Amino acid sequence: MLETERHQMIIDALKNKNTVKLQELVELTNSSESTIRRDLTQLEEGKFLKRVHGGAARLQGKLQEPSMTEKSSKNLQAKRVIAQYAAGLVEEGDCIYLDAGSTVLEMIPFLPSTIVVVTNGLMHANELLDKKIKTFLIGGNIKPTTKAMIGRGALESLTHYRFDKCFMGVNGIHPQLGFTTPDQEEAMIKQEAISLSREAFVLADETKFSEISFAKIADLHAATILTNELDVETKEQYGSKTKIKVVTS
Amino acid sequence: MLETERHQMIIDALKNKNTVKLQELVELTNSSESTIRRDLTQLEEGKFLKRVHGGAARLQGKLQEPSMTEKSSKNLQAKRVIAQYAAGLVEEGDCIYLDAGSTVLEMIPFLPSTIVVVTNGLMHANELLDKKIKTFLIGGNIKPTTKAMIGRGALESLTHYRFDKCFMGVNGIHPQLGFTTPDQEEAMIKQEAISLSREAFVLADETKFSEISFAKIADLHAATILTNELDVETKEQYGSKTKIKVVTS
DNA sequence: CAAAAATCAATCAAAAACTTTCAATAACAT
DNA sequence: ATGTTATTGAAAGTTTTTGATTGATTTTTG
Repeated sequence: MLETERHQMIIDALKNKNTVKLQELVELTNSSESTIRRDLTQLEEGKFLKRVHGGAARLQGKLQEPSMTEKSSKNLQAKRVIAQYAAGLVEEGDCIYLDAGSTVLEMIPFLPSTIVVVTNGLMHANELLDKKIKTFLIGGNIKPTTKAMIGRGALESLTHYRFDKCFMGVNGIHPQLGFTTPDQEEAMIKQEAISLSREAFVLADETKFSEISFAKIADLHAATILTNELDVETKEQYGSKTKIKVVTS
Repeated sequence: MLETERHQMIIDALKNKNTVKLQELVELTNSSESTIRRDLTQLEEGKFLKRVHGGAARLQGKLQEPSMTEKSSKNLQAKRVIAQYAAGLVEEGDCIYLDAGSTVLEMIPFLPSTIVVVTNGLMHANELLDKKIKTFLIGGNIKPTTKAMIGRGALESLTHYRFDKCFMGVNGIHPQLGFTTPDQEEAMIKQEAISLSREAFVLADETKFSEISFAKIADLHAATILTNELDVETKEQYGSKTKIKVVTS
């Protein structure tokens, strides 16, 4: 989504200030008003800022970390659709686990606020607090790239909880090899979360199907897969035992 | 909601004062009375301030505990001085505990990067990661006002670690009653952190002396106090056993 | 308590900012 | 090269914001 050098300049201009005037951006980037307006419209769609009369304002929940933003720009629309559906599965009073990951992050705006959430994502915790949701963060070592809690401490913290439902992303879904992810430690956490939940949901856009990553999380029957599109031949590879819900917008 | 530069200026004007006159804002922002009135109406709807006859007043929703942002605006200079000195006490290779709190937060820019840090502050963890410092966050319930981890989980997470040094803020320092803070749960965490550390340091500007808050953390001899200024008669109330280091900038 | 002063809400025309549209230029693939 | 697409800047008309004016309301003063 941060396609041009201008986009980056605009984001940077908001790093230190809460608001920036359109005219300032025109001078800063040496482009016309029209161009800046178009940029602002795009950046607003990508949730990088909010347009206001006279310029742009920084979003309150600042999810503008470089590692995460790259991910969240891809298939963003699909992720939103899946995330919104997943959030709809959560009922008031539920106690749920949210795994760190960009798709799950998109669920948060749509969650009801009378729930209890346990998460291992630092950014997720921040977003949840902004929504005034009662939030627990499991302890442990912080993985810098994704700001997820991992390690022995995280695993042990988890065991103190039980969940009605858990939601997570994965990197690979394969008929025989099940759910996989690149990080061994994250895999262990996801595995534990599933086993502590009455119901488990995997949020996955169509690019994850038939992929295989390094560390196995669980077999396919352990969770219900929520996806946006799935062509027929891919779907046939998965037996009828596998629970797949195709979400249409 | 903070959409324009003016809105920001109005909020800032209330940062240091309790009330601000409409006429002051007119001069400060070079806009008309009408405009300021409209701004105040909007900002009141957004719960940023309260309109009063003649201007606007800061709203004091929270009884005892000022929010992190409010806190960090007061005595900022003194805090920086203390924080920078405290950070200088940390040696490369150390394993330290940083308690949630605005003064401790100011230490982070000055810390060496070859250390290991355990903290219960969500914001602190984020800052530490930006400095590429190896960071552990203890688990538990998140207190929305300060974004600090508290509760049973936090206390238990802590016990898995041992520290060379720990650093924390307090709300009250009293010759007989020791260190105190308004939140019982936070007090327990601070207490535990001290007992797990070879050396403990309390960062406190002069306003904390002879104050008493609700929950006791520890006796004065449990930690070394780092402060900026201390008049002689106050100092005499504390016995020679109490370790106080007065930091000069 | 009543008059005076100050502050406020409502209204309206001017100014500023916005959206839409379109032609010109730049980047791209054929 | 040639046609196609995407990006840009300018000009049109529309909407929002602004500041001055009005009279109503509140606070202060005598």
